[in-house]
Amino acid sequence: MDEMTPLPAAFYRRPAREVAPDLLGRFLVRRLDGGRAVLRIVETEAYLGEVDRASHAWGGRRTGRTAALYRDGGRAYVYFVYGMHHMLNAVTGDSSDGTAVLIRAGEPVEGLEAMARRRALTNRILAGQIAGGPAKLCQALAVDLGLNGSPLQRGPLTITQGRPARPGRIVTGTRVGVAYAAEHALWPLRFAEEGNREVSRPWPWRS
DNA sequence: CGGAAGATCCACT
DNA sequence: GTGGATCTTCCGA
Repeated sequence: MDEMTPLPAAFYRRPAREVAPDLLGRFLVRRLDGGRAVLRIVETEAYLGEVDRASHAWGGRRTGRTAALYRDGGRAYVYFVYGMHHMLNAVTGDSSDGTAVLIRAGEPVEGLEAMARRRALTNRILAGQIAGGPAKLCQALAVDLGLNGSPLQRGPLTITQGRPARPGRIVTGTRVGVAYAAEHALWPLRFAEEGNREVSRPWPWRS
């Protein structure tokens, strides 16, 4: 059971609010063009399905976009926003839940040069520039809609055991960019490794 | 069928 | 701190 062993499907078949902190420290492994790029996950957010106004599954919506979200846990849910950005989630629970965990940030472990190239970084690389945000992370790993619905236990995008964050070093806060969700925006569903420089915004956060 | 908004990022003031 | 980029998706009429 080493760092590069994929997490089993059972890992994801739990409530999103349990899976989200448990994903901190895991490795996101992207195989592409015969190479490998690896990020250690340092920030996540849980989306709780039909009861969660911030979720794409709010109110039980089932649309073309959310098809992958309504599958059994352990697959990627990738979507496109703002006309230019992709977001990567791990689907959780079972196919009736519509729950997922957004992967918001990661720290480079392997394949830095290729990730920097995909991010169009030419100068000195500063903290957070490779994958300090959900859209940056997708760009660094070349994640797009072609990976929507793909299983995370095998294939070109996997999540492995990695080096889990110590539970005592996990901080909690409110989710980013979901003000439209009114009181649900206040739910403490954002998780990060305390003090990690790659996290997408500084804290203290509200919680 | 049209309009509005978006789980963001970057450049600029 | 503010606004523009850019286009898919969704909802209401």
